[in-house]
Amino acid sequence: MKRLPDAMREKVLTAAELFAEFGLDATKMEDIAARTGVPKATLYYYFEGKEDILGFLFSEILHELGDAVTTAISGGGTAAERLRRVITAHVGVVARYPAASRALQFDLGRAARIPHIADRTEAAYQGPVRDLLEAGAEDGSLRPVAHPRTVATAILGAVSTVGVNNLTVGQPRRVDRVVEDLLDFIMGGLES
Amino acid sequence: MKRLPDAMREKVLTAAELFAEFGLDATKMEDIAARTGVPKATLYYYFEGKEDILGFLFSEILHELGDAVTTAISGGGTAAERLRRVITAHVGVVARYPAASRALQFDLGRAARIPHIADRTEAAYQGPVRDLLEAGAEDGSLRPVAHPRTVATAILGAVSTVGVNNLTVGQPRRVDRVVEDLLDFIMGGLES
Amino acid sequence: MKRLPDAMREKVLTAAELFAEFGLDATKMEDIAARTGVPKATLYYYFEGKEDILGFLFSEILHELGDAVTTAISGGGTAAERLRRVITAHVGVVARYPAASRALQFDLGRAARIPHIADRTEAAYQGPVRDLLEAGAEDGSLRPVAHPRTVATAILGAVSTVGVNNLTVGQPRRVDRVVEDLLDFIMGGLES
Amino acid sequence: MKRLPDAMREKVLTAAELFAEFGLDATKMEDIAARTGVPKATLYYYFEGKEDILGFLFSEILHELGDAVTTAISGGGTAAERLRRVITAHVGVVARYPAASRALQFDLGRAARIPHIADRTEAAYQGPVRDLLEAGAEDGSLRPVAHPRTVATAILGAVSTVGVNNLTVGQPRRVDRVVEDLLDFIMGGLES
DNA sequence: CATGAATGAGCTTTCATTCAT
DNA sequence: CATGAATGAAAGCTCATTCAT
Repeated sequence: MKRLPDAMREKVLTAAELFAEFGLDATKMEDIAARTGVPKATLYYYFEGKEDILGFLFSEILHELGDAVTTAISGGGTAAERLRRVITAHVGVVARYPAASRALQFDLGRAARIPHIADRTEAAYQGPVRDLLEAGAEDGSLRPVAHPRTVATAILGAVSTVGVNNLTVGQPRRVDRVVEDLLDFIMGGLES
Repeated sequence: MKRLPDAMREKVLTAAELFAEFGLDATKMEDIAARTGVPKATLYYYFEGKEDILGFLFSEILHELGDAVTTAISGGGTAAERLRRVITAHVGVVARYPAASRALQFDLGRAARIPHIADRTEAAYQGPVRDLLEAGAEDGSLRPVAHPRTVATAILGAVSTVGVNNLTVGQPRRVDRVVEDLLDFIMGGLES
Repeated sequence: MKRLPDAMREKVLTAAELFAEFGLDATKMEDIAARTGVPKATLYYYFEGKEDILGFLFSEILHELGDAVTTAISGGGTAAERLRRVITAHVGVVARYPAASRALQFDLGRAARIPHIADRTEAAYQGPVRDLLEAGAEDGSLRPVAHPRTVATAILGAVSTVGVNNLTVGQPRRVDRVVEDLLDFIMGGLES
Repeated sequence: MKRLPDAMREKVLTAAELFAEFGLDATKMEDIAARTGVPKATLYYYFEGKEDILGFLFSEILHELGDAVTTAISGGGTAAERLRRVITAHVGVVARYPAASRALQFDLGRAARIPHIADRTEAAYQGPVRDLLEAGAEDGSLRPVAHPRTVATAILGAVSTVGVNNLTVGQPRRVDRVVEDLLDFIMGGLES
């Protein structure tokens, strides 16, 4: 893949809506060309093919997520405070990149099969959250959990699902309300 | 779709592994015929096409889930107790139908677009859970939440994601352990 | 490749003219479909692709050649007499299958690269002729040659080139005249 | 075609191996650029396209052949002696330009369709040989043949086929041995 | 009822070629 | 002069789907 000129990058990002609405397979190269305004052959000049374009999109959003998570964690405070910021940041990324987020959710299975993407999810999200859970057990700000990895997965599932369903489809809800609901649920649990 | 002979039903269920591994689009009718041992033309005799077969599979698993949820709820006890049973039952369904569950997760976007399937998810899962959350607020067994619908979505996301990741890929963990982790997280929350 | 119905076989044979005139690469599947009256997709149902169709054509003509050579050799007489009959038979095949012969000559390089075809040429022609040269040295009807393999190649080259150039392009000459010229040249040599 | 700088000429000659191995169509401009080290666009600056490059190669080798034939003929001696020298020279050209010779054989059909090339073959080889056959009949050094044109074609076919098969593929044989075999066959014939 | 045979309709991908710099 | 970047124009091939038997 040739180095992507900035103008091209912007245009291609535009394809996220297509993938979000139709999924990879139902999105034809023809459509991508039409939507982005980049001729089919030119897309092939810069990308290996459709899946490579989708991979690029996923890559971009995971990069954003990774940055947001890193920033959220590196700020000070207890593990609990940092976890709250991570969740808030995650929801923020979904809100800022609704199309790409929805595309990721749509082709979840595919995403998991692009090794490059699977690794990046782990590195950008699951790993840091798991570490945070362990840190919280130590600093006493979070209840210790039996399997931090599983709980990290649960958090990812809850936040992604809620984020995509509340912010990217139908009439989107206010981001702060969604964050509030999620923090309340995740931090406080349901039992009275 | 013609009334499906039992032998045929069993054979077709077998295709779940294909969908779980490759997704709908990458699974060719040819492959389904080869895997199930049912000739392509015969599949068309019983189903409308590929998507109809996938729909049948989703339908089956959602039927199971619906039954399990109904049973879990209709037994007595507080809303909290019933919610615990629902979550347990949900994980149980994933464990009993790993391939179909993974297929559902793989083609999440597609599933959401088959109206029939979306409705059934709502009826079989989201609706009942939301009701349970409200019942719990009333009987005092659960903390009241601002948006029961959102929280129901969060629960669905957490349980599905954890279920599929812990029970259907790689070396599966013990079901009871996974249930324990999820109940602890969902009911107790993370904050100490 | 499915077993080819006779009707299909006849139709496909028709494509030889296309290959003879344009060569493999300049002959589009579209053209073959148009010429033979067999839909593109049906051609793909029976053949692997263009090259497979060309291979089938080559295969057919080499089969003919093999039969003709075998018949020519198995009749009685001295090695010299049999060699004359082989050459006559070879020219006869070119005359009876002008298009396929020309196609073979056109895509000589390609033919040599289809292992299946290269083997068959050796078995059907070069081998038998080489044997004949050796037999002739023994029965005294032919002059002994230093390298029968090389001479067999020379004969193949001379007969094919003359055959194709005199019988399949422009105004074809009479077959018996061409045979006469070739026999005179090959058997008698040029030196006075 | 612009006047070709010498450096460029040398580099482009290098492409013969590509054509010899894959043929014109399977050889991409990209490959030629990679092999020769000349950027694609620069090739287009000097040549009309792929076929023009192949034509240049054929042209070069036919030029060599023409020179060799002319030299062989213009030396003194009987027609038979001169014919021997022509054949020897022809084999020599194949030995000196194995890649180009093989490329010519590979794309024989194509070569015949480039008028420029067909004409040159006639002028450089077939014509002179035909003349030689007639001269031999007159000076008594060669047996008179019914159709000198056909015999000239037979000689061309025999020498080219043997040359390419014995000198450019697999383990090449010694040139003098190949020449010897060919002269023995062509001049002496096979009949004892 | 079941199914082997046949095909219409596209879509991805490739490449030769152009042209602004 | 030389060339990196960009693209128009095909074409091979695949597959879901149909239907006669």
